[in-house]
Amino acid sequence: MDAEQILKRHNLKNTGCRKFIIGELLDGDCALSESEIKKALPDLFDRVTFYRSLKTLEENSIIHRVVLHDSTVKYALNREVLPKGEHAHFHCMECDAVTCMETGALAPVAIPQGFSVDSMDVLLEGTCPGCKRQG
Amino acid sequence: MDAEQILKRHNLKNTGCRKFIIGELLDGDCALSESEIKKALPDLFDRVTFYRSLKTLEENSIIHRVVLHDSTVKYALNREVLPKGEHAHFHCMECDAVTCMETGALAPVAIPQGFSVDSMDVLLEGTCPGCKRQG
DNA sequence: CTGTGTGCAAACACTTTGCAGGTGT
DNA sequence: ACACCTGCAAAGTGTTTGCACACAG
Repeated sequence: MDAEQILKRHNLKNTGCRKFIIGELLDGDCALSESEIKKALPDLFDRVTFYRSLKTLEENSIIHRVVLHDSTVKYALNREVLPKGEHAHFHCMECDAVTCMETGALAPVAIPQGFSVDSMDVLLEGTCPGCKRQG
Repeated sequence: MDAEQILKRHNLKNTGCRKFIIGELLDGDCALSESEIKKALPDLFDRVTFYRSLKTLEENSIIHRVVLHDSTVKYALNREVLPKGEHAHFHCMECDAVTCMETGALAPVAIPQGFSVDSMDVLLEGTCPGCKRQG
């Protein structure tokens, strides 16, 4: 599945900026920030276009936002449709990479009575395998 | 335990802005944003002083940041010292209130091999008891 | 008295909005 | 051809920095 196919499947126009964003996310196979996505081609598209494209892709459930503890935002492809609350993010504090984890085994939190929970997000922080090996 | 005692215990000067922030958080018993804290007395302290005070309180582990999905930041008192990863936040989508939950029963996520996890944050979204009652 | 907290001005980063012109279908 | 995407300019919001003065200890 490449960028053009993904866009076509969602009835979105196949424009340069969108293709580029999806392409970078497909390559990187982890969540990237706006500046990380642009790193490859810093001046190809302006920031405004980027933001609007990211918004469109998010609204069409092609990507999703990941907000880290320092408030920075990264974007990741929705590889497949996951049920709500079955999705965790791992943030490596060494290399800053963010990876999506399918956590089917994620046990439910003990919710105090009276609260009804619609979604649950889990953010893990630590060291990823690559960084552990190096040091 | 009131604001002055808390500050004294951390060897911090007992200044107006700090006392005010801690006081509001003690009253509110849930996480508040900078603007929510200031709501009571909008013009008493300027924003810069607020940010610096919040930073100081955070550095001294008197409060902690909660980052929501829309990237807004709220602050909550550290009621007691909790072990890492045993702390969840509940964000009510009706009234926007954020409450801290002690979740001793929080089961560990199934972590893929090779990742070492230092901390785990859980953000729940849904409806709080108060809003559920109102319909 | 001394160090640090405060207020103001200004800078900075991130994101959104409006509009004119260009592009995909 | 038409809708919609893009680029630019500008504004809005949240946060940080520098500096002079005020205040807590």
